[in-house]
Amino acid sequence: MARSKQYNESEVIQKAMNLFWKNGYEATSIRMLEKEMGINQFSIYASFGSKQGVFLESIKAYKMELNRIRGVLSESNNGVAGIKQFFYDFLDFTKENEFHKGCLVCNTLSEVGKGADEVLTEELMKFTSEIRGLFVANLNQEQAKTSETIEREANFLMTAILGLSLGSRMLNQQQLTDYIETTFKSI
Amino acid sequence: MARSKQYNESEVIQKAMNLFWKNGYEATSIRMLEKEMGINQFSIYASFGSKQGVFLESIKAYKMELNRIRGVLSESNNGVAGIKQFFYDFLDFTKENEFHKGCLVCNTLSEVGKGADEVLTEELMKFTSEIRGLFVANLNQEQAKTSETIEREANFLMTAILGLSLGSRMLNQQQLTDYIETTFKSI
DNA sequence: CCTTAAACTAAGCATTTGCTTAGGTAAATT
DNA sequence: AATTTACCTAAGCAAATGCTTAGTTTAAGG
Repeated sequence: MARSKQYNESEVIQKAMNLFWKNGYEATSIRMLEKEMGINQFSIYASFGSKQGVFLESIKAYKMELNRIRGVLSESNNGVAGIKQFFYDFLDFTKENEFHKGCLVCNTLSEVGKGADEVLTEELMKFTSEIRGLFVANLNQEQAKTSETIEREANFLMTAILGLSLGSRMLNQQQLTDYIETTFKSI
Repeated sequence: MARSKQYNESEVIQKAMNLFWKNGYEATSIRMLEKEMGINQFSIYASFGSKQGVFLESIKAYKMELNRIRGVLSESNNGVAGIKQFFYDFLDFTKENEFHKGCLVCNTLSEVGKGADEVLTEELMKFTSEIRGLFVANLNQEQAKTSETIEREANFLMTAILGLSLGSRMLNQQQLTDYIETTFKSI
């Protein structure tokens, strides 16, 4: 009986996500989102409630995007080699014309730290443990490894991905390659 | 011929540094600095020129603080073992009553990213290459390593410290220990 | 003790922040 | 085509940001 939305919510979230990814949460203002998403503030608030609402949806969109490389890992059955491939895929995933912008989730975890909203932190931590789960699955494909070794190495790999995300934003390709190669010498 | 300062500049910078360390650069406002440093905005601007001026001095103070554990590394002559000890010292260094606040330099590198002021980025990057230099020195104490290996492992360790800093802010003690232990299995 | 110059206080500046609201507009049903 | 109901525009809100400036206080040197 009334007018319908002139925009597609998942399309505008895609654009919001890219802006958050490039600039970080705090540094991305509603005015910037307005321009990038191509819709008015009123529409943003009508659809997503708040800036944080836009961000939470952006995180969901980010996960979907990441499924591209997450899927490759979860369908692989070559143990550690599959994880190593994921590291390279991840590095490629964070690249945008020659520069890296890191992982949106890692960047946000670093930015908001401890003092963050609980809902947001929950969402971000869930993400990291999902990744950890994939590592465990692949480590289990290696016959020689005990369950203690697998737990330890999963903790190692999870932290290593954080380092790769942060490092990708400031180091050169050689340094990043050295990092991945040496990382996989140890497990 | 005139009044002298009622405050000690290095004392107030110490307090500013702690505030930046806990909250990050952007999230620390001049009003917060006023309270923590115990002096008026006027005095802050008279002494340090700008918020960034306060921050640059805070970074210098941070380096001095870090010299405590940096000195231990640079005076060690036990190669990789000394670097591993530095990782544990570093972890302890970032701890504040049970919680970790990461490395001020790593946190800032993550926060400001590419779009940062050139002077600031310069200062931060100088810091990371100094640390890398210490790693190279200790790696050179290991007879068996070629210079190519040393370069590669230095790149690895520098990125690993970034991961440790970020990880320290969100992971538990077991996870962090697993990370350090596995890191040093590979070199 | 008096002068002087710098340190200090506090009010205020323009700009930006996240968010709201009044009023005009347009699409879907009747 | 008329009506209705939600959408969209744009102006505006209070609060917070980094920084400045007029006006007062105070300690050092003559």
